[in-house]
Amino acid sequence: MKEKIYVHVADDHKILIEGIIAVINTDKDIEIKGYSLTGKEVIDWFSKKANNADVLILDISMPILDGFQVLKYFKKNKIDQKVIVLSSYDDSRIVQEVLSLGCKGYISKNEAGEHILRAIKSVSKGEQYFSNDIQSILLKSLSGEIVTKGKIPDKFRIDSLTERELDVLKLIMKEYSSLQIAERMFLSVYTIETYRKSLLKKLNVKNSVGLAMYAYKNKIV
Amino acid sequence: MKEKIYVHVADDHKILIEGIIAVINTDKDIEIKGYSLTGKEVIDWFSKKANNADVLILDISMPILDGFQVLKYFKKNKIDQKVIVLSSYDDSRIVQEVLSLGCKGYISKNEAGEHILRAIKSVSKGEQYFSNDIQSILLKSLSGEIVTKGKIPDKFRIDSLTERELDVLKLIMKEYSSLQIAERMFLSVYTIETYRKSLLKKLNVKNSVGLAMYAYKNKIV
DNA sequence: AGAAAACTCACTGAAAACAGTGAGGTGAAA
DNA sequence: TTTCACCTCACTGTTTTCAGTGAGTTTTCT
Repeated sequence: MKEKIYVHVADDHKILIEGIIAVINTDKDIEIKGYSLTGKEVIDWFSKKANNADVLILDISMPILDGFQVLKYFKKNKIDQKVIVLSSYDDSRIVQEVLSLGCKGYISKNEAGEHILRAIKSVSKGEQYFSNDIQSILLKSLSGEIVTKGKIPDKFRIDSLTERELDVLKLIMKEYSSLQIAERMFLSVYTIETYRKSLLKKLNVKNSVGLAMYAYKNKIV
Repeated sequence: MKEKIYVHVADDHKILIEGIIAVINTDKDIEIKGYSLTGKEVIDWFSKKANNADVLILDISMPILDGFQVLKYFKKNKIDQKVIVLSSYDDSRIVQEVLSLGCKGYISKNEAGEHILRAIKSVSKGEQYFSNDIQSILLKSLSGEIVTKGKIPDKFRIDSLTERELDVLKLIMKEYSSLQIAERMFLSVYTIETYRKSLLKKLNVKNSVGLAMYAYKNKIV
């Protein structure tokens, strides 16, 4: 027989917490162990080794200590906590950031509550879970990296952009200027400008707004 | 015997909507009539005179049209709709703004769900309702300066984009230069540049790539 | 009627983007 | 081994964007 899965919820909006609790209560296998309104509370809660939850549902934007800092704390103190991040930001940069910090699932607040249940069950079994929106964002950006490594590219290959062009495009999306990109990539500004021109040409757009639209549509970001 | 109170909920986070529905379902006197994910949907919904809700629960920050604009629409078109604003920002300026736009209740998302039930009942009877936090903020602000509880994120714009700014933004998205936009709108290039600057400032982005990202995320395109 | 917000235009100067051209070096594939 | 795509850098010149400041007009709200 299955054991119950115990969950802790952290979000600065009580109403949202109540909503999640309501959703979770519809499932007999999952039970709420507690909740926190700030990142600090979360850390306090998980520092006491006693009766911790299996899964932590964590909002990114919280007062006092935000979700990032909570994850960093876990990592630093080698606390192996299964975490599902709940965020209103469907930004692949954020997804990748929390992933690198050891988070095992990511759900957008825009999605329905049932995703939470599925996510909790997957993550508690040691699997990962990402809602559909997030998955497609991740896949596309991953395929970019596969291309980067020179493996099995063709069908995943985004048009005919080269590795370096993609690198530059990603930094352009971060609102960096050519100079800033050059510094970051340890290249000459001339080189960056060359890539810019080549991007404009290959993607057949007029300016960086066009680049941004393309990148966004193709979830390169 | 009491009649049922019908409620419409508008928020861009589905999970939060589900939470509110769950809370409301615990009360036999109140019933959900529908929900919206953007301000535009709200206006569409309330423009059809058929079966409207008694009370609208309205989130301030929504894509496409935010809560302010919805309230302005009601005011302009003399739609006498009872509205409870649901906001994460406990800023007296915002409270006063929505009050002046005819909103009858204000609840912070930081507060528990029971406040919603009380608010709905009060407002449906024609009374006003403000949660404790908000009341104290209002009182203090009457006796002095601006009160901000917690951080007021600069990402949140009291000054939503004006019509002209939106027009310009849309043309920027078509990869037009300022000169081309000026010709198209029969305005001076200087004017367009002014709007560009104001867009950058209001949206807190560095360059037109940032504008493009914003426009795309908010489906302005 | 008066205040506030929105709309419009102007000028300057600096920074950045865009356009065109050329060219040396590398590594992989034909 | 030669070709070819990719990566890198350079220079010139033009166009566009961004930043700061100011100011007149119209519309809207109080």
